[in-house]
Parts: sequence; structure tokens; C-alpha cells
Amino acid sequence: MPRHQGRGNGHKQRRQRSGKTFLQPCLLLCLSDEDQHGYDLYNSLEKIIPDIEEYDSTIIYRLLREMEADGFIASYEGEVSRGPRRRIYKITNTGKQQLSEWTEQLKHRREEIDSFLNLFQQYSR
Amino acid sequence: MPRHQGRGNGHKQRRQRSGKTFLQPCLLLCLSDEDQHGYDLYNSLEKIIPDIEEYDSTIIYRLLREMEADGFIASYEGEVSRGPRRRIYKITNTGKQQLSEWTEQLKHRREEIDSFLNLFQQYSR
DNA sequence: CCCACCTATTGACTTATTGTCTATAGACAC
DNA sequence: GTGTCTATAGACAATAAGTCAATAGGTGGG
Repeated sequence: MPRHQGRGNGHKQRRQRSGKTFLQPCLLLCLSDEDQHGYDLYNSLEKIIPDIEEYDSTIIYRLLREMEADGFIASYEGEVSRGPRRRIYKITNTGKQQLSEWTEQLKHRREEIDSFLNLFQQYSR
Repeated sequence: MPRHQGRGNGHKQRRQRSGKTFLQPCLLLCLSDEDQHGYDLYNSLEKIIPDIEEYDSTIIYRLLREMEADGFIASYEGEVSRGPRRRIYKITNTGKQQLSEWTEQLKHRREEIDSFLNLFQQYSR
């Protein structure tokens, strides 16, 4: 879909994106709800990452292939609807374990962010 | 200080670290409290990132030089205590603005993580 | 004095992750 | 058949992270 438009800023400031350490868990989470193909996943991610359209969808496909190589997901051929044959992914048992682990790590990350925000508040006074 | 020991895992799983998108704001935040040199900052970060010692301290020095090049911080020579002359950093006005901006972005990230964790809960039932 | 050890910082090199652009392929509408 | 939209994949450049080694100066012990 959309190819990520250049931002209007002259200076090199680029938006801080989440990166695979967040996208991977998100993809697994979406797949733990139901089997999906890449294009759908890209849209499903919006539930978690509202500005997902700022990412190039290529990234999603790449991560999916990586996670399949890691054994977290498996794929099978879907029907053709429009365009090339869809590749549908499902989460594996290994993937479910990984999802739990990543979830724990995300809780830590949230705590870190909370610490940051608290300190910021504190230093602002 | 400690050089980050190899993890005992045979499989390539590596711990998901926060990366510069979190470390940079943290460093600016610490500097908004008081001027500090790299080695101190490395330890100060523990207030926010408890397992900071898993990171190689080289990363901190590198980020500091990058942020100085970006104009977010400025440095001056400190006294010698032990080892080479300390390089002490202070936050600039540009840096303070950047810190506010990054703080806003971190709030969004926290919301994303919250959405993730909520969905995880939901799908677990 | 000489050595080992701890504090501090820097540099070089390798590997991992992202950004971006291009290619392909089928369905559908005109 | 031409253009448009859905869907996926490949390649290559740019950026970020991981790792190792080097340097430099103080302190304390023998």
C-alpha cells in the first residue's frame, strides 16, 4: 500500500519508530487471534500502532519471513483473490511461548518508560 | 566497566534491548538534572533502566558524541580524577526542546504497549 | 620503583536492522 | 489492452548495535 511519504522537514529529524522488537510481538499477537496473511496483518496492526501506515509494508513481509525461519510462525498457501497467491501465517507453539516471553519483556519496557516519565515530571518542577 | 558477558543460550535468542530511541532521551533527561560525564551517566541510567549493566558502556559514549554533533548537548573538560580527563556534558536549549519532543513520543509508545498488553489479556481468555 | 587494578574514554571492525526503490502477478473495470 | 488496486518478494544503501582492543592516569601493594 502507501509507500511512506517524505516528511516536510528540512532538518534530518526522523520520527522514532518502534522497530522489530515491538513489531514482532505485535504480529504474533495478531496471529494468536487468527490466521492471517501479510496484507491483512499490516492493517490489523493499526489496532496497536495507529500510525502503522507510516511504515513501509515491505517491513512486515520481511519480519514474517524471518519469524517463519525462527519457527515462531508457519505459513500455507491461501486462495487467490486479487494479486499473487496469499501466504497465510499461523502461530506455532514455539511462537506462543515466544509471545509470552516478549510480553514479559514489554512489561519491563513499560516500566522503564514509566520511570522515565516520572523522572521527567520530577525534574520539570 | 563490565563488558557484557555472553548469554548461556545455545540458540540465537538475544535479549531485546531498548536502543538509542530510548537511551538518547534517558541521557538528556539525566543531563537536565545536572552536568555529568559519560561514566557517571552510565550509572545514572540505572534509575531508569535497572539492567543497564547488560549494555556495553561504549554505546553511551558513542551516543553522547552523536548528540553533541546534533547540538543537543555540549561538553567541556573536567578534572582528572582517575584515568583520562573527563568529558563533562551539559544539555543545550535545543536539547531541552528535543527532550520534550521525545517525551511526547514516549507517551505514545507507552500507549502502544498498553494496547498490546490489553489485547494480550483479551486473547488469553 | 614496578606492577596490578580500577576509572574513563576512544577507535576500528563486524554484524544486524531499516529505509527505499523496483519487480512481479493476478483480478477487475473501463 | 491499459490502468488501478491487491499482495508479495528482492536487492542494495544507510543507519544502528555489538564486540574487541587501545590508551591514559591514579592508587595501593610489595
